[in-house]
Amino acid sequence: MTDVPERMPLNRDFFARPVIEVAPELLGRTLVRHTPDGPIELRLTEVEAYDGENDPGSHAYRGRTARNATMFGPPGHAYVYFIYGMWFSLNAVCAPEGQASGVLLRAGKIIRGAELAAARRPKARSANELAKGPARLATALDIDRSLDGVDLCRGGDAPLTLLQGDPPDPALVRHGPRTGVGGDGAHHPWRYWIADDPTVSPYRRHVPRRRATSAT
DNA sequence: CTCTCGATCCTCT
DNA sequence: GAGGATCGAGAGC
Repeated sequence: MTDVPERMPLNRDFFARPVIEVAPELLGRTLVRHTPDGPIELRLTEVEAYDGENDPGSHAYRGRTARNATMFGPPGHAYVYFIYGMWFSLNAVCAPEGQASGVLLRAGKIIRGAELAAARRPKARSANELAKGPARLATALDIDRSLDGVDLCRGGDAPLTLLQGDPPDPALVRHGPRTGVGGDGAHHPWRYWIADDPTVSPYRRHVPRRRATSAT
């Protein structure tokens, strides 16, 4: 039977709400990735909210561009971007169409297809590190820009789907400042994670890059 | 066209 | 805890 509630995809209405409401409720959900070699599944343990054009930390802060166009589209779709010249990160688009907000899926526990994930992450020292961090998660699940815009609500054999999964006890949900976000966006406590979970990535403060001419 | 710097990871200390 | 890797988006001229 595939009608078990936890195996049902999340509805589009779930995503069509303010991102700050959606983000903590994504914890414990199951992300399913269908690769040519087989399925990989992950239980989300850490996410971050990015509140569109009002949020200095968001890619949408300076308006719509070719790169971030998916964020302005309908909710419940994947926004995948390339960063630091090496890695990809996966977001779930939220809020009604036209509002460019999203939730960065930062980390999770691989619950199926661990061999496939480990093959893609040969440098991971333990199972907990397979998807401990946004770029690690994307690497482990074979996610790249070809998946930008895919529907996360379709289910079935779709390349990427978010199922209802197994949300944690609300008392175990923690929140704090976002990782690697500086400037005016730094103080928002929009990073959410499951308390004491070994697959949650370590917090790192934003480090401004040194300027060529500044000396002290 | 040129320049800056980023929603990070890995290695070594 | 610090620094290098690596390339594309976006802004400025």
